[in-house]
Amino acid sequence: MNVHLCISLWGNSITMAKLQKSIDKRNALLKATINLVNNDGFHAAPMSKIAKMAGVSPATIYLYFENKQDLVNKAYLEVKSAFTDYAFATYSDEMSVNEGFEVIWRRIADFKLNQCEEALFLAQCDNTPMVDEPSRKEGIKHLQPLLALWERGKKEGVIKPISDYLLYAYAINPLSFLMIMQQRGACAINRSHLDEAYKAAWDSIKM
Amino acid sequence: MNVHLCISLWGNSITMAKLQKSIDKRNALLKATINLVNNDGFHAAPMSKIAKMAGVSPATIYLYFENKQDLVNKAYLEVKSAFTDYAFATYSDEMSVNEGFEVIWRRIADFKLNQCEEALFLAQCDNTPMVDEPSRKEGIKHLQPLLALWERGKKEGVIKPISDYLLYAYAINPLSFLMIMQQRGACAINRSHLDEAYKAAWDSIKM
DNA sequence: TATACATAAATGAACGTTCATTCTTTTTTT
DNA sequence: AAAAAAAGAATGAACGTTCATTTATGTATA
Repeated sequence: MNVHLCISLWGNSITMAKLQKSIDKRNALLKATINLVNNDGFHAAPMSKIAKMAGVSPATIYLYFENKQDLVNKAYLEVKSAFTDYAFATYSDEMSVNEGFEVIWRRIADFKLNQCEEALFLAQCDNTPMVDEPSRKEGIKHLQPLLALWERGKKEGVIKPISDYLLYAYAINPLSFLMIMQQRGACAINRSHLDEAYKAAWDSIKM
Repeated sequence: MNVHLCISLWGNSITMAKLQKSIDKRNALLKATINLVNNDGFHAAPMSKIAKMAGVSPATIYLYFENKQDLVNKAYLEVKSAFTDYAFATYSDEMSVNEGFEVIWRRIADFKLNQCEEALFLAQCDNTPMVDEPSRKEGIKHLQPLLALWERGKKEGVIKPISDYLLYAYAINPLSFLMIMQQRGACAINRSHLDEAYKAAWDSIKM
């Protein structure tokens, strides 16, 4: 339970510095979790190690999170949210479907290939029972703008009338695979690769 | 160390039944590992639970595998091998690139969508630090026939001259995503979906 | 302003539990 | 009877979590 934090801090008039310190600590914990889970896996990322990496005592974690599962769930949701915020930042409803898709696709590629840590963590969460089902469902909601764009595309006859899962599998998800390969040093994605990849993505979903 | 098993069993002339029993036990352990890791994740799949599910004592695991890491590595390699054996079973070098790709693709789809347990386990292994790097590298080798087919396709000008990673990302890997979604009950892949998916796969790699 | 009081944040040590692994004994096989 | 395989109980280490205490911060009183 860390509700008391917010309430008391805002209820009374308190210095900004103090609030910042709490946020910093919370962020340090989330960052450490992501880092350790990425390198060692959930099973080899003990609370003691997370605490040490974040520069706090193990006990302090429980001031910010209920337990380890909650810590991982929250890390997942925050990163997922940051990811989609980034993905849709330059998109607007008024764009054509074609243009909108390219804008979103390139932002996603940008995120996956540059913010490796966060993207890798998401890939792990999406492919294992690491985060619980409610959190996973919550995370999916953030993709709404993309689904809406596809809906529009289908109505306009620009995008194949196939299931959203197929569209995602062929147009977006491949980026996850490329990111993982790049992260492992198996391949390096450059500008022209990306253009090829975008063409393949669009080819596979356009009418 | 489980070398003694093989040596003594073949050195002396021993009943087939006995050998079979050992193999059965080993397989039961691998199966249990896959099942538990799929449902609970590596971190919640203790040796005691694996032993119980396989119907043996915890100590017996160590007659067949060095330790937990070895058990998981071996499970990964056996499943990966079964997967690729299945994938390439009906393929022959004499087929055209076009035909060969469809044959392989459909076998992979078949495996991923029907042998869910095994496929899901592979997806977890491929996306987490669950198996060690040597085993992962070993596992990749099994994909050789597919890479050779692509090489041929590029030479003949039938397949886009882009990196193998891009080809895999767009033509094969999407099936993993669909499998996971189907497994989670998010969507059901039917025959016509599959045909769409194949078309998208081929569209994205063909010249 | 100085002092005492109150509250919240943070800690290191300790808890009970569970884990992977080993040891000793029993069972099975030859 | 000897040897191998399997079992169950035991073990130390490591885990997530909690506890008792200290430190830092804010408030009220004089």
